[in-house]
Amino acid sequence: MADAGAAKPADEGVRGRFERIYQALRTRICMLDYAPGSRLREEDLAEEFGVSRTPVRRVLVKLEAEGLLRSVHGVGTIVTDIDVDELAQVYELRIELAELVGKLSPVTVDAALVARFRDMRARCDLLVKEGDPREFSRINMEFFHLFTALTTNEPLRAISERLYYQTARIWLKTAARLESFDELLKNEFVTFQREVADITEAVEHSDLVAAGHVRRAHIAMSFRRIRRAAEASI
Amino acid sequence: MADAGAAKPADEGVRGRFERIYQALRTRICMLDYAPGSRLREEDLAEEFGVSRTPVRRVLVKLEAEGLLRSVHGVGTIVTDIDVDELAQVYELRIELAELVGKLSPVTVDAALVARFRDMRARCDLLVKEGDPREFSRINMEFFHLFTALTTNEPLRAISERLYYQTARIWLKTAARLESFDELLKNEFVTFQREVADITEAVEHSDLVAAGHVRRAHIAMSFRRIRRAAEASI
DNA sequence: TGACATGATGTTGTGCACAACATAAGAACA
DNA sequence: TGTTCTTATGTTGTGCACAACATCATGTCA
Repeated sequence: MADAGAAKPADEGVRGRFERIYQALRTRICMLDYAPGSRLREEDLAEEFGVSRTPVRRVLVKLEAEGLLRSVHGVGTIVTDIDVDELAQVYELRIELAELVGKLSPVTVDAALVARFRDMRARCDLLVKEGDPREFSRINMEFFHLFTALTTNEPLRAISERLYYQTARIWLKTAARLESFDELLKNEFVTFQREVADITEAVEHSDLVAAGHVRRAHIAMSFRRIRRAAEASI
Repeated sequence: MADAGAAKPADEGVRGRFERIYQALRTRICMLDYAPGSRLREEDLAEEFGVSRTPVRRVLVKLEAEGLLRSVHGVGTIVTDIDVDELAQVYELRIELAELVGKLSPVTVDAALVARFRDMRARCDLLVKEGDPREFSRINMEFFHLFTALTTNEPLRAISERLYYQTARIWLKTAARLESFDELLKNEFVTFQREVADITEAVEHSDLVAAGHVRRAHIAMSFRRIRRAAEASI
């Protein structure tokens, strides 16, 4: 799932190919493999994924609609830059939607789901001991998907996903500027660890409303920390 | 704005052309000019709008992403059918978002905004006296845009708009099956009139939270009526 | 008569060549 | 030397021809 490469299974439908290219590019943008402001050449991407420009453009159009790219005629396809202030509204909304995940059409918790959360918690513990920012982003992304699985409301999940990927880059970008502050990073990891632990416990008790509240609080706190860090580095 | 035709201004940017075709098709779908299940031919659309298939396809891709169309290789581009049960989750979410419109980044109410709401209320009064379902849908759509203008949270507005257009057709479709029930239609008009009046009053008092609550309640009630009407016609 | 294979027809998906456009470098001129 | 026009280069947007695919009609055989 985390494969951002261009591995090309011999048989895949038109739909499958689209998803493969789309997710690969989205991951690269959100992991800052493509730096904000950098230019993407359609032809390069077409060559890499073994197709022509046409299907690549479909993917780029979608990524542009989601605010991750910006195509300008005669110039190029530019990775959008991200700004803490512009993302304030997105965070504001994400905070509210997190709470809704626990309220609207919650899933019935079964043993398998609990197991997935416990596994995630274990990986967080490992992350605190020895983890880098990139690994953190990857796990954070995975945990997001796990959390949204708590609701069966498909539109809510789709929208939450879209908003998440709009904000996913900002943490990594902020962290990159503070890379020397090891203590600060450790603090981020521990905070995330606590979030995962709390939500796991809530899921164990089938209290999805509580899970939503915890998530809500942590998104809000995370944004405050990012905003403070951004201000401090100026 | 309500022009669903293919009027072609001599000068318009690439962006402008895209928006023109997109809004035209979206309006036609939501006004049931294109019946659910009917097939659209890319070449016909291309000819009508005076372009080739390529830019038309961009529009179709977006409409497909929003759930209004479904392109199937070798078959055609089909207008999605709508089902009350499938839309339950969308309504569930719309109800919550309506309340958020009054809470997140509310605009500062000025005289011009109040005037727009009063004008809308006047048109609703007219609608009750002599209006058909189609006219109702059009005004309802316009009022939606006016309501979402109460927040400056752009992501919230974009998402609300998307969800609105996913559900916009269901009222007209339900009404079409009950067209003989004039009294029922009148009731729908009067209910909507009351909603617009209440929200207008709330805006006059700059109480956007209240406006959100009224809107929330009316969306919920509207869905209940639609669901009941759908069940009754079986 | 029924079932199945086979071809005809129509549609969306793809690849490619070219147009439209923006940018930067360089030349011509004051 | 500074400025402005021109040109060269590179990119995305468009149009068109063809491939891939699904469906329906037709014919063939048991």
